[in-house]
Amino acid sequence: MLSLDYRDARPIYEQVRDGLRRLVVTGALAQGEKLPSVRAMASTLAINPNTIQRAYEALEAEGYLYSVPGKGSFVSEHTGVDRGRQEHLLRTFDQTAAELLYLGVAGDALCARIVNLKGGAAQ
Amino acid sequence: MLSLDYRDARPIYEQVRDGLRRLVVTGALAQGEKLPSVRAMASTLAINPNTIQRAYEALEAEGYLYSVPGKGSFVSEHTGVDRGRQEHLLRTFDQTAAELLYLGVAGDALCARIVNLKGGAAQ
DNA sequence: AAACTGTATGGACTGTCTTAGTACACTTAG
DNA sequence: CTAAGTGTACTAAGACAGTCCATACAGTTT
Repeated sequence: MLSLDYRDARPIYEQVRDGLRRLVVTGALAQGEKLPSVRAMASTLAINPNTIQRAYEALEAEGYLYSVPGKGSFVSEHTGVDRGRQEHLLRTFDQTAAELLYLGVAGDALCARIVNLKGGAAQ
Repeated sequence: MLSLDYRDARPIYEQVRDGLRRLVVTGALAQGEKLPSVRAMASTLAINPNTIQRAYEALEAEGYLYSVPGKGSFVSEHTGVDRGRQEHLLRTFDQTAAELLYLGVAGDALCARIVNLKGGAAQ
């Protein structure tokens, strides 16, 4: 489900967090789907449950999942994602696009990329 | 020219690096223009010259400026920027756009943002 | 020679990451 | 009801990386 890279500069909990978020965004994890328990995923990845919980905690703060004590953790609906997350994404989008334009990448080429993403991620 | 925020989680040298890069990308710093010396900028911001040099060093690795011992640091031409930087930007662009699409932002709206950036940054 | 420039090195300090252990409250399965 | 599984909270500890500063070195300009 996920793979860790200990040579990566990013801490483990960030790799788990970003990896799970990616699975949600790409549709690999459906809305409402149950995630592995913190202990199960920790056992699979051979790390401490606290590290997994930290990743879940961060994703819950972003609104990508919700946890119910005693039941488990589940993927939220995309309407429940925190608005601050979207604003943050828009800022990085603008900055990234501005720099790419400065480097000579055509705006049309960037728009074409977005169209490709729509086609590829939609499932 | 730049302002630091000590409450920001980002380290100082990153704030300087990103701030200068932004000045270059927006055209506030013209190509070939001479930057303040590491000591001058350190004195202005009331920090250690090494911290400034670290920011300059990073920007030089990206290709946004070049330094000549004894003379100073200057803004490179945008053609000299490292290709790895552009590839990195494209990756973050795709990931950011994909997540925004998942959150319900229309692709047309993102393209419109790019057009606005082209008009605003060009000077 | 003096004053400027970028550069290199070493070290103190701080914070972060991760693990480990323990404990609690809740839900489900038997 | 009991037991197992779930999320959650807290502390302690160590290891590690990062950040920043002080200092010294090397080059260029005046």
